[in-house]
Amino acid sequence: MIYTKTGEYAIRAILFLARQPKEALIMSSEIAEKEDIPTHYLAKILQRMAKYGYVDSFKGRGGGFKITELAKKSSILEIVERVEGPVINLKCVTGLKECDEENPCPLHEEWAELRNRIYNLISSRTVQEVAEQYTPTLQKAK
Amino acid sequence: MIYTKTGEYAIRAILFLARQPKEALIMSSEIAEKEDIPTHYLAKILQRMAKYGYVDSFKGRGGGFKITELAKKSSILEIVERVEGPVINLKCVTGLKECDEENPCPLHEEWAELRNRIYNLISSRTVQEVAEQYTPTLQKAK
DNA sequence: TTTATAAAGGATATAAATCTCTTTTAATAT
DNA sequence: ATATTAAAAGAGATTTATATCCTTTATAAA
Repeated sequence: MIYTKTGEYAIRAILFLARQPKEALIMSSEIAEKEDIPTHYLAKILQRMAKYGYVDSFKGRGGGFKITELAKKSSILEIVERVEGPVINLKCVTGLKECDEENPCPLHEEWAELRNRIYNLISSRTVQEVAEQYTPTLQKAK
Repeated sequence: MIYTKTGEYAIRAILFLARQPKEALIMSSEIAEKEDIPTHYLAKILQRMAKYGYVDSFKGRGGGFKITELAKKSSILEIVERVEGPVINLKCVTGLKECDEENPCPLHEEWAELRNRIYNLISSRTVQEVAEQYTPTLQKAK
């Protein structure tokens, strides 16, 4: 995985919520169980995502979380970066500090291309698109 | 960067040593200074790399480190994995636990391809090859 | 007014990164 | 020979960040 567990959990949770029926409220404990994420840690992540406007939270009996329109039209990259900070920095795979566009190390060009493709992969589709494309696959699985 | 600082420092140090004149002994403090790595931390990493046979160490006055033949013909990936454990795990960018070859998530195929290319990039060339190709670039820079 | 839920804030655990101090070793100067 | 010096080796203390857990409070519904 290219991001930390925090980012991974955030994405798992948001994609889970994106697959639920519209307007349904889901308890954090349910997400934790179904997606196999530590309960209390997930609660914190959801709390933060609520602040960022990616989920709406409802307290009290019958409460829970649902995904917002903002999150649906955000990319995976956007959400992960919001939750955990920059994903993959710009440094080259050799890590050489002298290495840049001016004085590229032997791996620089190809790495730059791959990095761009990774960025593109996780930023060119919305959460909703990913969730919608994935749902049929999951249904076949059962 | 796709690995931790430990792995990055290890590669920077080994590539630095690979660019030195044959048989020259370099002090860890010199590597630390030139490559901008915390002195004592680097010392530890070099210590471990000596155990793995990637560098030869010489104690006492006039001592220092030099790269071994083993390291010269190893890939960046091999050295990093030895020093810090597996690089990039197999999990998909969505992190979904249901996602696999059987039930690929929408990003699965492309991610698998990119992951393979990254592996290839850092495993198909030896440290010596990388160092040799880079030396002329660095000389032009001065 | 009881109960189920999220919010909030800490407390603890774990791991990575960094620094400190002592010991061992080898070369050099006396 | 012996003392001094310069280096790595090794043990471990500290710091920082991440991950995890726990306890209390606020809120809404029954």
